[in-house]
Amino acid sequence: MSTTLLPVIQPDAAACCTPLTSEAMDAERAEALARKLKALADPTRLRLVSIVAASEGTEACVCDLTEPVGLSQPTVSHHLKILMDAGFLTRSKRGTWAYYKLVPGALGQLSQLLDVTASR
Amino acid sequence: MSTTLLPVIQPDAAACCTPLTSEAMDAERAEALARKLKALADPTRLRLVSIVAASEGTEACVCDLTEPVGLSQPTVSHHLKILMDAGFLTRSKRGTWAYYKLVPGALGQLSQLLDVTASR
DNA sequence: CTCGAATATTGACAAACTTCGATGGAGTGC
DNA sequence: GCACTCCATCGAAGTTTGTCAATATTCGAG
Repeated sequence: MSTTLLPVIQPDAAACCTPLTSEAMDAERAEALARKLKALADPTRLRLVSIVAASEGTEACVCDLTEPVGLSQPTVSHHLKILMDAGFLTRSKRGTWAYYKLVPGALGQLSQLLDVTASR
Repeated sequence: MSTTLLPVIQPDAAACCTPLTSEAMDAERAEALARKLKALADPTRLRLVSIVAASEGTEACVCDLTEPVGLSQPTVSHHLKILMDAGFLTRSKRGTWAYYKLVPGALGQLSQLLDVTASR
């Protein structure tokens, strides 16, 4: 992994404020965190995650998810893929059915990242 | 405020899985949470919040923010407005300069909401 | 009052996103 | 094999988003 060095900010822009001592979050980390947040930043996907989380074993099949959110099956499938790619859900097929399960620490980790950002 | 009642889901969709006992998160709450997440779900806005958080007094003026993110001034101003509308930042003008300050509990509250969702 | 500097707003455009209908693939049961 | 069910993928339409150049606004200096 190559470390991206951000150029130190020259204090030539007048002395209107206190200069930043260091870059708070580099572009790489911001990009990664934004990807995860973007996956959750949709009402439908939030409800999908929530329903899965509330289901027995934090697991639910697509047939249980299509109706509550009131969208077409391809759309729900699309959202589930986004949540899977972002690392919030995993899929396991059993027979004809596809079960989506919550990844144990995924939400908690994201929550922690936000707190770390807050406390800096 | 009118409370939106969600129709109870009829269990007529075959018995392929365990039925959901209750709706995990109603559409209204999902919408509100998604709005906040969407405001943060952008690398530029994450860096802006992060820089403000790392600044003295968790406060910074626009002239300090434009250069680090490498975008035009109008674009930065636009992002700051989004973060303000979402409740993460507040603006106070002092002279010609505009200072953006972190709203104390905003990030922590969002972080907690995610954890609540996770533990349900 | 006029000039210059710091921000906000507007208008425009390309890219990305959400959604659907149609289609395809895999598994089950007759 | 054939039909049927569940789900994923494809292609397309409409909307939203991120970005900039140009312009407007507000404030301090002279």
